[in-house]
Amino acid sequence: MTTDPAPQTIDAFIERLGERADSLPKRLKQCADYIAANPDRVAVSTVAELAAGADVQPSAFMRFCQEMGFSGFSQMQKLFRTDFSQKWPDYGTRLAKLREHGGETPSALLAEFVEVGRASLENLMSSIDPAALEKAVETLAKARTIHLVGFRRAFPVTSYLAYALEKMQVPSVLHTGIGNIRFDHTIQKGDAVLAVTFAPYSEQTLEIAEAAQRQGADLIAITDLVTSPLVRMGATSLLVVELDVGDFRALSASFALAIALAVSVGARREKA
Amino acid sequence: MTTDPAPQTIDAFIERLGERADSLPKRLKQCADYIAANPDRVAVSTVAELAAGADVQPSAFMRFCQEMGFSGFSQMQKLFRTDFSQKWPDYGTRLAKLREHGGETPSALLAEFVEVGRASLENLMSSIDPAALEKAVETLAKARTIHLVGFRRAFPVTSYLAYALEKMQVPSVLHTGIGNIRFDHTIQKGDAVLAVTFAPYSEQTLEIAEAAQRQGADLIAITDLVTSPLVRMGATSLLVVELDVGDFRALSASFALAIALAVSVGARREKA
DNA sequence: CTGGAATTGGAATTTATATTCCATTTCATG
DNA sequence: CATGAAATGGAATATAAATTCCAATTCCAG
Repeated sequence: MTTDPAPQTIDAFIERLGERADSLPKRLKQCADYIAANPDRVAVSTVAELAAGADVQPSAFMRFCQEMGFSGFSQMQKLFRTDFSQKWPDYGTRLAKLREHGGETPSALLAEFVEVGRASLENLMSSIDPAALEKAVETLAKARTIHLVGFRRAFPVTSYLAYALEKMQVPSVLHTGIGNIRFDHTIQKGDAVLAVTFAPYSEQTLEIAEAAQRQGADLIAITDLVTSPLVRMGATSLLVVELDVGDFRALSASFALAIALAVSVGARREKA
Repeated sequence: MTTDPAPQTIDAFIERLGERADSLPKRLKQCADYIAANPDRVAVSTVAELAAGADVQPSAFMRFCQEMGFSGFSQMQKLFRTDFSQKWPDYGTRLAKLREHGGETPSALLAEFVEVGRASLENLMSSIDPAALEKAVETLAKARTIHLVGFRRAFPVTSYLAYALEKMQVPSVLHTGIGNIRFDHTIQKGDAVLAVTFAPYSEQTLEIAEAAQRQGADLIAITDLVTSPLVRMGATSLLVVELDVGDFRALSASFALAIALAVSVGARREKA
C-alpha cells in the first residue's frame, strides 16, 4: 500500500487514476476502468454495488481505494459527495453562529452579506434551468403587455424590472398595490404576468397570478422552492435559492436573474 | 401515518410535497422546506445530516419520510439516487459551456451578470471605509425618523430598505414621488436622510438632500463616485462602485451594503 | 516443477446508519 | 384549567454497510 496523500479534488483523483491504471493488478484495474466509465455512480453507491459493477469482490474494491491514496472507500466517497453538492459547504451552521454573536460591527455584518451574496450567485448558475429561462424569455418577448407583480421583499425586484423594461421601451405595468387599487382586471389574454414571491408567499401575489390564469394570460414565476404555489399553478418557474442572514434574505441572485431576463426580453423584442 | 403508495418519480414526490406541506406539523414542515430548498442533497446525505440541516431530530425526519408515503428514509433516498446521474457533470462544466456560446442566449447573459455581480461584491469589501460605515450606522440609529430617498435605478435599494426597517420597527419614510407629492417638508431636525443615487444623479434626490441640510437633518449617502454632488454636500458617504453590463448596472453591492446598514441600525436601536 | 511473493475471494468483524420505541412536552378542546 | 390527543426529542435497537483478516489461489523466478 502506498502512503500518498488522498486526492483533494475529483480532478486530482482522475489524474492519479490515469497515472496508475496501467501498473495495477488485474482486479484493481477493473475497478479503475469501472470508475472511469461511471464516475457519477460513486457518490450514490455502496462498495458492494460498485464492486458488483466492476465484477470484483468488495474487498478488492477496498484495496483499490487504498491504492489510490484514500484510507478506505468512505473517504473516497466523501470526496465525490462533497464535490458534487459543494454549493455552499454549510452556511446554515455558520450563520446560526453569527446570529448567536448578535450585532457585531457593521463591517463584519457587511462582510457576511457580501459572502452570502457571492455564494448565492454561484449557486444560481448551477440551479437555473436554461430551458425554463429560455421559455420565460420567449413568452415575455411575445407578450402584449408584461405585468410585474411582487410585494414586500420581492418588490425591489419588480420595481427594478419596471425600470429596466421602461428603459428598453417594453410595455409593462408595475402592480404596486398603492391605494389598494387592484389592476387585476387589466390583465388580458395575450399579456404575460411575471410574479415574484418568496416564502412566505404573499396572498396578493397569488391572487393576481390566479387572475392571470383565469384570463388565459401567460404566467412566469421567480420564486424560491419547488413547493411554491406558483410552481404548483403550472407557471414557467425560475427557481432562485437565496440564503438568509437572520431574517433578511440576500437578493443578489434574484437581481442577477431579473436583469438578465429583462435584457434578454428587450433584445428579442427589438429583433422582432 | 398515511398509507398512500410511495411516489415513483421525483416529480410525483415534489407534487405531493406541495400538497401536503401546509398541513404538516411544525417539525415535519421544516423537513419539507429543507428538502424543497436542497433537493440535490438527498441523494448524498444521511438522515442525520439532513435532519441537522432541517434543524430537526433524525426521528422527526423519519416520520416525515413515512408521511410522504415511503417505508422509511432509505426508500426515499433510493428514489433520489436513481436519477442522480442525470445531473452529473455539474455547475463547472455547465458554466463553461454557457460562456462559450457568447452573449447570445439568455443563459450566457445570466452568466455575465452573475460574474459582474460577484466582481462588484468583491470590490465593495475593499472600497468601503469602515469608519464611514460606522458613522452612518451611528447617525441612523439615533435619528428620530429615517427618510429614504432614491429614484429610478436606486429605487429598488430604498424600497428594500423600507421593507427591512419596517420589519425591525425602525420609523422610516420612503419618498416615492407618487402623485408628485413631495414630503420634503416632513424632514425635521433630528431626522436623518438616507439618499441613494448613482450617476447621472437624479435631480429630485439632490433637491431633497438639500432640503434636509436646510432643516439641519443628518445626511447619509449611498452613491458611486467621489465627485457625486452628495459627497460635495458633505454627506456621510458610502461609495459603491458597480460594474455595468451594457446599459445595466448590477446592484448586488448596493444591496449588500443596504442590508448590512439596515440590520446594523436595527440592532443598535434595540440595544438603546 | 518448486518455493515464495503477490493477488484474490469470501467470511468475520467493526463501524456507521437507519429505524423504532417510549417518556415528555406541546397543543387544542371542551 | 383539566383532559386527551398529537407531536416531539432522545436513547435503544436493528440493519446495513465498510473494513479487516486470512486461507486459497495465481503468478513468476529460479
